[in-house]
Amino acid sequence: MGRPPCCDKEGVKKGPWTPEEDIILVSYIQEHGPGNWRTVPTNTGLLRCSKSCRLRWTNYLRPGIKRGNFTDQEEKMIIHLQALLGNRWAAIASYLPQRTDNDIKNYWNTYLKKKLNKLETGLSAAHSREGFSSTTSQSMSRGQWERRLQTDIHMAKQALSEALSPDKPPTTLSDFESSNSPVSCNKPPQGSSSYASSTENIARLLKGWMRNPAKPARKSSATATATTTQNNSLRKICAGNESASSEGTQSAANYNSGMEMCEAALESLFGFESFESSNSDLSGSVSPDASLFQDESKPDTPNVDQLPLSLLEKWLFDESAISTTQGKEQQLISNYNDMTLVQNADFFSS
DNA sequence: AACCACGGCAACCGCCTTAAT
DNA sequence: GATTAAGGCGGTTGCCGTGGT
Repeated sequence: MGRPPCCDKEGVKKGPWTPEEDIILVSYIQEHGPGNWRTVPTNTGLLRCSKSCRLRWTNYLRPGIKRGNFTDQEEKMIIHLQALLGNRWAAIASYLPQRTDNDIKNYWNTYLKKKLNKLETGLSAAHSREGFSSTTSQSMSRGQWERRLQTDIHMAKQALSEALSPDKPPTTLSDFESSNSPVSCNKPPQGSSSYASSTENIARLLKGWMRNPAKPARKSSATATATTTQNNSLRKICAGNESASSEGTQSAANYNSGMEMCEAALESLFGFESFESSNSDLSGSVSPDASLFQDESKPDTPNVDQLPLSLLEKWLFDESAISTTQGKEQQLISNYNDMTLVQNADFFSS
Protein backbone atom coordinates (compact mmCIF):
# COMPACT_ATOMS: atom_id res chain seq x y z
CA MET A 1 0.00 0.00 0.00
CA GLY A 2 1.11 3.51 -0.79
CA ARG A 3 0.17 6.71 0.90
CA PRO A 4 -3.44 7.53 1.64
CA PRO A 5 -5.28 9.57 -0.99
CA CYS A 6 -4.89 13.35 -0.94
CA CYS A 7 -8.37 14.54 -1.64
CA ASP A 8 -11.27 13.13 -3.53
CA LYS A 9 -11.81 14.96 -6.76
CA GLU A 10 -15.58 15.21 -6.34
CA GLY A 11 -16.96 18.40 -4.88
CA VAL A 12 -13.71 20.24 -5.32
CA LYS A 13 -14.24 23.90 -6.05
CA LYS A 14 -12.34 25.52 -8.87
CA GLY A 15 -11.82 29.02 -10.10
CA PRO A 16 -10.90 32.23 -8.34
CA TRP A 17 -10.50 32.27 -4.60
CA THR A 18 -12.85 34.39 -2.55
CA PRO A 19 -11.57 36.60 0.28
CA GLU A 20 -13.38 34.38 2.73
CA GLU A 21 -11.50 31.35 1.50
CA ASP A 22 -8.28 33.31 1.74
CA ILE A 23 -8.99 34.15 5.34
CA ILE A 24 -9.75 30.57 6.21
CA LEU A 25 -6.57 29.39 4.58
CA VAL A 26 -4.38 32.06 6.13
CA SER A 27 -5.90 31.52 9.54
CA TYR A 28 -5.20 27.84 9.27
CA ILE A 29 -1.63 28.33 8.13
CA GLN A 30 -1.07 30.90 10.81
CA GLU A 31 -2.00 28.27 13.32
CA HIS A 32 -0.36 25.21 11.80
CA GLY A 33 2.22 26.57 9.41
CA PRO A 34 2.49 25.72 5.74
CA GLY A 35 3.00 22.16 4.65
CA ASN A 36 0.98 18.98 4.98
CA TRP A 37 -1.36 20.38 2.37
CA ARG A 38 -3.23 17.12 2.19
CA THR A 39 -4.92 17.86 5.48
CA VAL A 40 -5.67 21.50 4.76
CA PRO A 41 -8.96 21.06 2.86
CA THR A 42 -10.38 18.63 5.37
CA ASN A 43 -9.26 20.60 8.43
CA THR A 44 -10.43 23.95 7.10
CA GLY A 45 -13.57 22.82 5.36
CA LEU A 46 -12.38 24.45 2.19
CA LEU A 47 -13.80 22.81 -0.90
CA ARG A 48 -10.43 23.06 -2.59
CA CYS A 49 -7.90 20.45 -3.48
CA SER A 50 -4.68 20.48 -1.51
CA LYS A 51 -2.75 21.52 -4.54
CA SER A 52 -4.94 24.53 -5.04
CA CYS A 53 -4.44 25.53 -1.40
CA ARG A 54 -0.67 25.26 -1.71
CA LEU A 55 -0.67 27.24 -4.92
CA ARG A 56 -2.86 29.95 -3.47
CA TRP A 57 -0.55 30.25 -0.50
CA THR A 58 2.74 30.24 -2.38
CA ASN A 59 1.62 32.50 -5.19
CA TYR A 60 -0.62 34.93 -3.42
CA LEU A 61 -1.04 34.73 0.33
CA ARG A 62 2.48 33.97 1.47
CA PRO A 63 4.04 36.85 3.39
CA GLY A 64 6.74 38.85 1.69
CA ILE A 65 5.34 38.75 -1.81
CA LYS A 66 5.82 41.92 -3.75
CA ARG A 67 3.33 42.70 -6.46
CA GLY A 68 3.18 45.35 -9.10
CA ASN A 69 5.68 46.44 -11.67
CA PHE A 70 9.10 44.88 -11.91
CA THR A 71 12.03 47.21 -11.43
CA ASP A 72 14.79 47.55 -14.02
CA GLN A 73 17.08 45.70 -11.68
CA GLU A 74 14.66 42.81 -11.33
CA GLU A 75 14.08 42.79 -15.05
CA LYS A 76 17.78 42.57 -15.81
CA MET A 77 18.18 39.86 -13.25
CA ILE A 78 15.37 37.82 -14.78
CA ILE A 79 16.78 38.17 -18.27
CA HIS A 80 20.21 37.22 -17.09
CA LEU A 81 19.07 34.27 -15.03
CA GLN A 82 16.78 33.08 -17.80
CA ALA A 83 19.76 33.02 -20.14
CA LEU A 84 21.70 31.07 -17.57
CA LEU A 85 19.08 28.73 -16.21
CA GLY A 86 16.47 28.55 -18.94
CA ASN A 87 12.82 28.39 -18.01
CA ARG A 88 13.52 27.20 -14.51
CA TRP A 89 11.24 29.74 -12.96
CA ALA A 90 11.42 28.36 -9.48
CA ALA A 91 15.19 28.62 -9.53
CA ILE A 92 15.01 32.11 -10.93
CA ALA A 93 12.44 33.07 -8.33
CA SER A 94 14.80 31.96 -5.59
CA TYR A 95 17.01 34.91 -6.52
CA LEU A 96 14.04 37.25 -6.34
CA PRO A 97 12.51 36.12 -3.08
CA GLN A 98 9.76 38.70 -3.17
CA ARG A 99 8.52 37.42 -6.49
CA THR A 100 6.81 34.13 -7.14
CA ASP A 101 7.82 31.82 -9.93
CA ASN A 102 4.38 32.28 -11.41
CA ASP A 103 4.81 36.03 -11.37
CA ILE A 104 8.20 35.85 -13.04
CA LYS A 105 6.93 33.36 -15.58
CA ASN A 106 3.97 35.57 -16.43
CA TYR A 107 6.20 38.61 -16.69
CA TRP A 108 8.56 36.77 -18.99
CA ASN A 109 5.84 35.36 -21.20
CA THR A 110 3.78 38.51 -21.46
CA TYR A 111 6.44 41.18 -21.58
CA LEU A 112 10.12 40.29 -21.47
CA LYS A 113 10.06 37.70 -24.21
CA LYS A 114 8.44 40.16 -26.57
CA LYS A 115 10.77 42.93 -25.55
CA LEU A 116 13.82 40.77 -26.18
CA ASN A 117 12.42 39.61 -29.51
CA LYS A 118 11.96 43.22 -30.54
CA LEU A 119 15.48 44.06 -29.50
CA GLU A 120 16.79 41.03 -31.32
CA THR A 121 15.03 41.93 -34.55
CA GLY A 122 16.13 45.51 -34.09
CA LEU A 123 19.73 44.41 -33.71
CA SER A 124 19.63 42.14 -36.74
CA ALA A 125 18.04 44.93 -38.75
CA ALA A 126 20.79 47.26 -37.64
CA HIS A 127 23.37 44.66 -38.56
CA SER A 128 21.93 44.25 -42.06
CA ARG A 129 21.88 48.03 -42.46
CA GLU A 130 25.54 48.10 -41.48
CA GLY A 131 26.35 45.63 -44.23
CA PHE A 132 26.30 42.32 -42.42
CA SER A 133 25.80 39.89 -45.27
CA SER A 134 25.12 36.22 -44.89
CA THR A 135 27.98 35.40 -47.22
CA THR A 136 30.68 37.57 -45.76
CA SER A 137 33.40 36.57 -43.37
CA GLN A 138 31.66 38.73 -40.82
CA SER A 139 28.69 36.41 -40.82
CA MET A 140 31.09 33.54 -40.30
CA SER A 141 32.41 35.19 -37.20
CA ARG A 142 28.90 35.87 -36.05
CA GLY A 143 28.07 32.22 -36.50
CA GLN A 144 31.15 31.30 -34.59
CA TRP A 145 30.16 33.72 -31.90
CA GLU A 146 26.71 32.17 -31.69
CA ARG A 147 28.16 28.68 -31.46
CA ARG A 148 30.54 29.83 -28.80
CA LEU A 149 27.71 31.44 -26.92
CA GLN A 150 25.72 28.22 -27.09
CA THR A 151 28.69 26.28 -25.79
CA ASP A 152 29.28 28.75 -23.03
CA ILE A 153 25.67 28.68 -21.96
CA HIS A 154 25.81 24.93 -21.91
CA MET A 155 29.00 24.95 -19.87
CA ALA A 156 27.63 27.54 -17.50
CA LYS A 157 24.53 25.45 -16.98
CA GLN A 158 26.66 22.40 -16.36
CA ALA A 159 28.82 24.19 -13.85
CA LEU A 160 25.75 25.57 -12.19
CA SER A 161 24.12 22.19 -11.91
CA GLU A 162 27.29 20.82 -10.39
CA ALA A 163 27.36 23.64 -7.93
CA LEU A 164 23.76 22.84 -7.10
CA SER A 165 24.34 19.15 -6.63
CA PRO A 166 23.47 17.90 -3.15
CA ASP A 167 26.84 16.29 -2.42
CA LYS A 168 28.52 19.66 -2.29
CA PRO A 169 29.56 21.30 0.94
CA PRO A 170 26.80 23.20 2.70
CA THR A 171 27.87 26.68 1.75
CA THR A 172 26.90 26.37 -1.88
CA LEU A 173 24.00 27.75 -3.81
CA SER A 174 21.92 24.71 -3.06
CA ASP A 175 21.66 25.84 0.52
CA PHE A 176 20.21 29.10 -0.47
CA GLU A 177 17.93 27.46 -2.93
CA SER A 178 16.65 25.02 -0.39
CA SER A 179 16.30 27.72 2.19
CA ASN A 180 13.86 29.39 -0.13
CA SER A 181 11.98 26.31 -1.01
CA PRO A 182 8.54 25.81 0.42
CA VAL A 183 9.90 22.87 2.35
CA SER A 184 11.91 25.22 4.44
CA CYS A 185 8.69 26.88 5.43
CA ASN A 186 7.79 23.70 7.19
CA LYS A 187 10.57 24.32 9.60
CA PRO A 188 9.38 26.06 12.70
CA PRO A 189 9.62 29.75 11.93
CA GLN A 190 12.09 31.87 13.77
CA GLY A 191 9.43 32.88 16.16
CA SER A 192 5.85 32.84 15.08
CA SER A 193 6.04 36.44 14.04
CA SER A 194 5.78 35.81 10.33
CA TYR A 195 2.46 34.11 10.64
CA ALA A 196 1.27 36.61 13.15
CA SER A 197 2.11 39.42 10.82
CA SER A 198 0.45 37.52 8.03
CA THR A 199 -2.68 37.46 10.10
CA GLU A 200 -2.35 41.15 10.69
CA ASN A 201 -2.18 41.73 6.99
CA ILE A 202 -5.18 39.61 6.27
CA ALA A 203 -7.08 41.51 8.92
CA ARG A 204 -6.15 44.78 7.30
CA LEU A 205 -6.96 43.33 3.93
CA LEU A 206 -10.43 42.53 5.07
CA LYS A 207 -10.87 45.88 6.68
CA GLY A 208 -10.14 47.48 3.36
CA TRP A 209 -12.26 44.98 1.55
CA MET A 210 -15.25 45.53 3.79
CA ARG A 211 -14.78 49.28 3.84
CA ASN A 212 -14.57 49.35 0.07
CA PRO A 213 -16.47 46.35 -1.25
CA ALA A 214 -17.33 48.06 -4.51
CA LYS A 215 -13.67 48.15 -5.53
CA PRO A 216 -12.39 44.66 -4.95
CA ALA A 217 -9.08 43.34 -6.17
CA ARG A 218 -9.15 41.79 -9.59
CA LYS A 219 -10.15 38.22 -10.15
CA SER A 220 -10.78 36.49 -6.87
CA SER A 221 -12.03 39.50 -5.01
CA ALA A 222 -13.93 40.72 -8.01
CA THR A 223 -15.83 37.51 -8.33
CA ALA A 224 -16.64 37.41 -4.68
CA THR A 225 -19.78 39.31 -3.91
CA ALA A 226 -19.71 39.99 -0.25
CA THR A 227 -22.95 39.00 1.37
CA THR A 228 -23.98 40.20 4.78
CA THR A 229 -23.38 36.82 6.30
CA GLN A 230 -19.97 36.65 4.78
CA ASN A 231 -19.08 40.02 6.18
CA ASN A 232 -20.26 39.05 9.59
CA SER A 233 -18.23 35.92 9.65
CA LEU A 234 -15.24 37.74 8.31
CA ARG A 235 -15.54 40.43 10.93
CA LYS A 236 -15.36 37.71 13.53
CA ILE A 237 -12.19 36.39 12.03
CA CYS A 238 -10.81 39.89 11.80
CA ALA A 239 -11.52 40.54 15.41
CA GLY A 240 -9.62 37.45 16.30
CA ASN A 241 -6.74 38.36 14.10
CA GLU A 242 -6.45 41.87 15.44
CA SER A 243 -5.24 40.56 18.74
CA ALA A 244 -2.42 38.69 17.11
CA SER A 245 -1.30 41.66 15.09
CA SER A 246 0.81 43.54 17.59
CA GLU A 247 3.66 41.08 17.73
CA GLY A 248 3.72 40.90 13.96
CA THR A 249 4.05 44.66 13.73
CA GLN A 250 7.08 44.52 15.93
CA SER A 251 8.77 41.87 13.86
CA ALA A 252 7.90 43.65 10.65
CA ALA A 253 9.43 46.83 12.00
CA ASN A 254 12.58 44.98 12.95
CA TYR A 255 12.71 43.37 9.56
CA ASN A 256 12.21 46.67 7.81
CA SER A 257 14.97 48.39 9.70
CA GLY A 258 17.23 45.46 8.97
CA MET A 259 16.37 45.56 5.33
CA GLU A 260 16.94 49.28 5.16
CA MET A 261 20.38 48.87 6.69
CA CYS A 262 21.15 46.06 4.29
CA GLU A 263 19.97 48.07 1.31
CA ALA A 264 21.87 51.13 2.40
CA ALA A 265 24.98 49.04 2.73
CA LEU A 266 24.45 47.52 -0.69
CA GLU A 267 23.78 50.87 -2.22
CA SER A 268 26.93 52.36 -0.82
CA LEU A 269 28.93 49.29 -1.77
CA PHE A 270 27.69 48.74 -5.28
CA GLY A 271 25.93 51.90 -6.25
CA PHE A 272 22.73 50.05 -7.01
CA GLU A 273 19.37 51.45 -6.32
CA SER A 274 17.89 49.12 -3.80
CA PHE A 275 15.02 46.91 -4.82
CA GLU A 276 12.65 48.23 -2.22
CA SER A 277 13.39 51.87 -2.63
CA SER A 278 13.13 51.67 -6.37
CA ASN A 279 9.73 50.18 -5.89
CA SER A 280 8.48 52.72 -3.47
CA ASP A 281 6.39 54.36 -6.13
CA LEU A 282 4.43 51.21 -6.59
CA SER A 283 2.69 51.29 -3.29
CA GLY A 284 -0.23 53.14 -4.72
CA SER A 285 -0.74 50.87 -7.66
CA VAL A 286 -0.60 47.48 -6.07
CA SER A 287 -3.67 45.62 -5.02
CA PRO A 288 -4.81 46.17 -1.46
CA ASP A 289 -3.83 42.75 -0.25
CA ALA A 290 -0.52 42.96 -2.00
CA SER A 291 0.42 46.21 -0.38
CA LEU A 292 -0.45 44.75 2.94
CA PHE A 293 2.22 42.16 2.54
CA GLN A 294 4.85 44.63 1.51
CA ASP A 295 6.42 44.75 4.91
CA GLU A 296 6.32 41.07 5.50
CA SER A 297 9.36 39.03 6.20
CA LYS A 298 10.31 35.76 4.66
CA PRO A 299 11.88 34.03 7.60
CA ASP A 300 14.27 31.64 5.89
CA THR A 301 15.35 33.94 3.11
CA PRO A 302 19.02 34.77 3.27
CA ASN A 303 20.08 38.30 2.55
CA VAL A 304 22.24 37.06 -0.30
CA ASP A 305 19.10 36.87 -2.36
CA GLN A 306 18.87 40.61 -2.26
CA LEU A 307 22.28 41.09 -3.75
CA PRO A 308 22.63 42.72 -7.12
CA LEU A 309 23.44 40.46 -9.98
CA SER A 310 27.08 41.27 -10.51
CA LEU A 311 27.95 40.35 -6.97
CA LEU A 312 25.66 37.39 -7.07
CA GLU A 313 27.28 36.12 -10.21
CA LYS A 314 30.74 36.60 -8.82
CA TRP A 315 29.80 34.67 -5.76
CA LEU A 316 27.96 32.06 -7.77
CA PHE A 317 30.77 31.41 -10.14
CA ASP A 318 33.38 31.55 -7.43
CA GLU A 319 31.41 28.76 -5.84
CA SER A 320 31.33 26.94 -9.14
CA ALA A 321 35.07 27.31 -9.42
CA ILE A 322 35.57 25.82 -5.99
CA SER A 323 33.24 22.93 -6.55
CA THR A 324 34.12 22.05 -10.10
CA THR A 325 37.83 22.85 -10.03
CA GLN A 326 37.74 22.94 -13.77
CA GLY A 327 39.61 25.96 -14.91
CA LYS A 328 38.56 25.63 -18.48
CA GLU A 329 34.89 25.74 -17.65
CA GLN A 330 35.52 28.64 -15.36
CA GLN A 331 37.17 30.50 -18.17
CA LEU A 332 34.24 29.82 -20.45
CA ILE A 333 31.80 30.90 -17.82
CA SER A 334 33.64 34.12 -17.25
CA ASN A 335 33.66 34.64 -20.99
CA TYR A 336 29.95 34.09 -21.05
CA ASN A 337 29.59 36.46 -18.18
CA ASP A 338 31.45 39.15 -20.04
CA MET A 339 29.46 38.61 -23.18
CA THR A 340 26.07 38.63 -21.52
CA LEU A 341 26.96 41.66 -19.48
CA VAL A 342 27.92 43.48 -22.64
CA GLN A 343 24.75 42.27 -24.31
CA ASN A 344 22.62 43.46 -21.45
CA ALA A 345 24.35 46.79 -21.45
CA ASP A 346 23.51 47.06 -25.13
CA PHE A 347 19.93 46.00 -24.62
CA PHE A 348 19.16 48.46 -21.89
CA SER A 349 21.07 51.38 -23.24
CA SER A 350 18.97 51.25 -26.38
C1' DA B 1 -21.87 53.76 -27.02
C1' DA B 2 -20.80 49.33 -28.71
C1' DC B 3 -17.78 46.19 -30.29
C1' DC B 4 -13.40 43.99 -30.80
C1' DA B 5 -8.58 42.79 -29.97
C1' DC B 6 -5.11 42.46 -26.96
C1' DG B 7 -2.53 42.08 -22.59
C1' DG B 8 -2.06 40.71 -17.79
C1' DC B 9 -2.48 37.44 -14.47
C1' DA B 10 -4.58 33.92 -11.38
C1' DA B 11 -5.50 29.37 -11.58
C1' DC B 12 -5.49 24.88 -13.61
C1' DC B 13 -3.33 20.84 -15.88
C1' DG B 14 -0.14 17.38 -16.47
C1' DC B 15 4.30 15.58 -15.85
C1' DC B 16 8.19 14.46 -12.89
C1' DT B 17 10.41 13.70 -8.49
C1' DT B 18 10.19 12.61 -3.75
C1' DA B 19 8.56 10.28 0.11
C1' DA B 20 5.55 7.25 2.70
C1' DT B 21 3.78 2.71 3.26
C1' DG C 1 11.76 -3.05 -3.98
C1' DA C 2 7.13 -1.88 -5.57
C1' DT C 3 3.37 0.97 -5.27
C1' DT C 4 1.02 5.11 -4.66
C1' DA C 5 0.06 9.82 -3.46
C1' DA C 6 2.11 14.32 -2.17
C1' DG C 7 4.69 17.94 -3.55
C1' DG C 8 6.96 20.74 -6.98
C1' DC C 9 7.34 22.81 -11.31
C1' DG C 10 6.64 24.52 -16.05
C1' DG C 11 3.23 25.10 -19.63
C1' DT C 12 -1.22 26.53 -20.75
C1' DT C 13 -5.83 28.31 -20.31
C1' DG C 14 -9.49 31.41 -19.52
C1' DC C 15 -11.31 35.44 -17.40
C1' DC C 16 -11.29 40.28 -16.93
C1' DG C 17 -9.79 44.98 -17.76
C1' DT C 18 -8.29 48.31 -21.03
C1' DG C 19 -7.42 50.66 -25.17
C1' DG C 20 -8.48 51.28 -29.99
C1' DT C 21 -11.82 51.70 -33.69
